[in-house]
Amino acid sequence: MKMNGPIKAAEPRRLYQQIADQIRALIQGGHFVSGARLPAERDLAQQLGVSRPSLREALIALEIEGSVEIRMGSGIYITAEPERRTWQTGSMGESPVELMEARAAVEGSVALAAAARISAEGLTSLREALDAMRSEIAAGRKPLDQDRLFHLTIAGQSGNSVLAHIVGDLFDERHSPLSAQIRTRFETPETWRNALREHEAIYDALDARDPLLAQAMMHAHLEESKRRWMENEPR
Amino acid sequence: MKMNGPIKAAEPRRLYQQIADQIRALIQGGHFVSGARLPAERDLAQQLGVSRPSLREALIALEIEGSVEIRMGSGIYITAEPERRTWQTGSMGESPVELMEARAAVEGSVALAAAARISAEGLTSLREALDAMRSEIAAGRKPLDQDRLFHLTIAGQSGNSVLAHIVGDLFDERHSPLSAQIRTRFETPETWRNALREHEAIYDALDARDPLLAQAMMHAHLEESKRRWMENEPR
DNA sequence: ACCACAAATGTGGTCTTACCATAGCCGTTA
DNA sequence: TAACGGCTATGGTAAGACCACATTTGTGGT
Repeated sequence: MKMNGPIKAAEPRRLYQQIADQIRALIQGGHFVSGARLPAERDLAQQLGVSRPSLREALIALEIEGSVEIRMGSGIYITAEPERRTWQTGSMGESPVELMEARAAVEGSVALAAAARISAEGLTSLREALDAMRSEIAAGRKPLDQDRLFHLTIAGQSGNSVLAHIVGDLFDERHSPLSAQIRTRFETPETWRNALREHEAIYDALDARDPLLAQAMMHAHLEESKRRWMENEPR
Repeated sequence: MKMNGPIKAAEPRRLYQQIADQIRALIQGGHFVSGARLPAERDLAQQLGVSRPSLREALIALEIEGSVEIRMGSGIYITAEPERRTWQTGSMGESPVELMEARAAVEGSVALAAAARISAEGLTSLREALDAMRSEIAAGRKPLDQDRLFHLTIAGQSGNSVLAHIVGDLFDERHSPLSAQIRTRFETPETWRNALREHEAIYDALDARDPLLAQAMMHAHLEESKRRWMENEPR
């Protein structure tokens, strides 16, 4: 295995950072697969043309970020798989059906948690979102923002910001190609009126602070959304 | 300025981690105020009773987490915002407790779905992950990859790739500072053995194709993980 | 007295060398 | 075949040296 030459000392970056960058590039370039063992420190330092303490400093950084695991007496092992960002690329290749089923699962849990702890302000905000949604429908417009606000408000009331972020991610522009398709399917005033009714049912369950009912209503709403989408899906 | 005595070498943690912990404690204890300059490396190493290279490794860690800024020829300075280093995770800068509660909610749903449709190959893969995890524990190693494989295999069996991606994201390196901290807490063989037992219970429920039991077991596992983490959290 | 420049000193950065602790491999023996 | 022990390889830590950069101090000129 032939390594690149010595690291240039003329660059302003700390040497350990440069070494870590180089090792990262080797990992991501497929030079080491997950679970593989790197050469011994002495060998790797020589191959990279640096001293062993400098290499060790770089390995500290890589260990902290989780790319490698260092085992005394054994060696340095690659722990990370490079590609975990497919989530963001919209290249999930999944169908809207899967997205909506995922939303049903996640937002069901969110509604359950929210019903147990929703504040008066939360209920007020939901009420307002519902009223605004009704106005938009009556005016012949698509209440996209109000729909979003309704769902994200519930997520915000779950008491778990990780879940709230997930709901937001599932809903928002990051999945634009997919969510755009979904939104296109809700073109008729009737489907929007149905969705509004389902929102009302969710609101009532939250108002009643009934977690299981809220979960069921949210789940039903998203399952209905899925069904509406499938009925409108072209062949 | 009188420092504590030498770092005990008998503890299993890496020396750099111990030194970093000690310096962190000094910072958090108000020994150094924001913007203050630490003693020179040579002096600080002597005061802490360690070698300078070991101290430098610790300073790398502290620099990466943002606690200190190292200026060549000048010194090491406490950064202006001490509380940046707590649980900064970028888009999900929430506490580990929230992350684990979110995982309980999501992975509970995932286990429920997986139990209804898991294939023979899926069960075989889970069996293998469990066996590999047991081997790692018996060998005194941290079965990080096997733990991950177990969870992601279940997610893959849910029949919903959106959910699978969510689980992967919640687990993986994108949340590296957070998940690295969480992983650090699972250092003892006993906690790993407990986790393995909980995995077995999940596997049994999946094998029995009992969705509600699988959900409950997964939920319990992640709640236990949370509890273990909270018990290990430093004060 | 003030300013500019040079020298001295202090600091972190990197390297070399040495020794210690742990892990793994291989050969031998029961 | 399995267990044990010895040897080798590996990472962990330390000491010392030298280099590059930054800061402080001293000196000379105006």
